[in-house]
Amino acid sequence: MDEKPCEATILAWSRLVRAGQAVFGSVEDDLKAAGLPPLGWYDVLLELRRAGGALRPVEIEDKLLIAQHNVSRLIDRLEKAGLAERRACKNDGRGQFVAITEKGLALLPTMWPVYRAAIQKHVGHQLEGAEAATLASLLGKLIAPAVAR
Amino acid sequence: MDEKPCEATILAWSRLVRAGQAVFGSVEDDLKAAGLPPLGWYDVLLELRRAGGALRPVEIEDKLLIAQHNVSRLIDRLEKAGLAERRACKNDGRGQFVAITEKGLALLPTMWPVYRAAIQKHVGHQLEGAEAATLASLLGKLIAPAVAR
DNA sequence: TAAGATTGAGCCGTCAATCTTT
DNA sequence: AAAGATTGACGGCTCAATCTTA
Repeated sequence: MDEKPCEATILAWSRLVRAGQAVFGSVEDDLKAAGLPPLGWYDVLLELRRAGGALRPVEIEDKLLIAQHNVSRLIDRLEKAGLAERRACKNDGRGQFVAITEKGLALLPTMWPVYRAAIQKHVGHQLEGAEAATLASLLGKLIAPAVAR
Repeated sequence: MDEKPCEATILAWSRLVRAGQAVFGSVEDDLKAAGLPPLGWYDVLLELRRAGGALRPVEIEDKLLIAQHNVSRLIDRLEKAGLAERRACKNDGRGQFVAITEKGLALLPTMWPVYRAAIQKHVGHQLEGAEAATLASLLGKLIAPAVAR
């Protein structure tokens, strides 16, 4: 097991960080230009809708791999924007439920076309044929260890 | 030219963001665990050394694609840590020079072994054979448009 | 004691405004 | 007016501490 990375590994590292930040930033820019909230909001609202409308903060934490205190503040912002709201948890007095509001449900189909077009513009259009699938497969190998750990 | 991304593109997008953040975070964690400064500091100090010891802030901006005001604050931190220092620019009264200090020069060889091992651990070890080169090549296609724009 | 969640302090990046020099 | 650079205000993340309930 080598301790030192080869040239190709260093190049892959460098481009991974650069491409990740560049593409993410470009997609967020497109959302912002359309007057829409950032990706983090979309992710949470989507999980809430998928779950039937509500989740415990700790479940959001697990699904999206966000730290507890960051989930807490993200919910603050969603609540302030009227997109979600906190409700007491009957089973567990310590916990809460976060529920998506009508306004939050209405936001998702507004964001998706812009989000989708941005992904196609900044990722899809740059790759040909099976390249996207190959890229996804290789990136999957880099994500797995973090999950398994 | 499709407006909608295919499934493989969406998966590539999702994993690109996740892998980029996960790998970057893991490498930064390893540096922090060794009591070393973040990657951004290394990048600037390395460019300064490569340039023979000093650069204009605007050159750092161009080489590392960092916004002007962020370069300004990054230099503040490096200066406060005694790793770099500001000097007046003789040719252009508006500008300045940022010079790496002895302490800054000494830091680079301290960081590299840890940085290098982290890259190998979080990228190199997860890929086999020519996979790193393939990944680097595909990621290069995603970076190019941002540069060309 | 541990789990769920929040809060205050501090760091870093972004936006807009500002200052100096060209 | 434009370029190089800085600054103040603010948003979001991280650390450590805190609070409540299990």
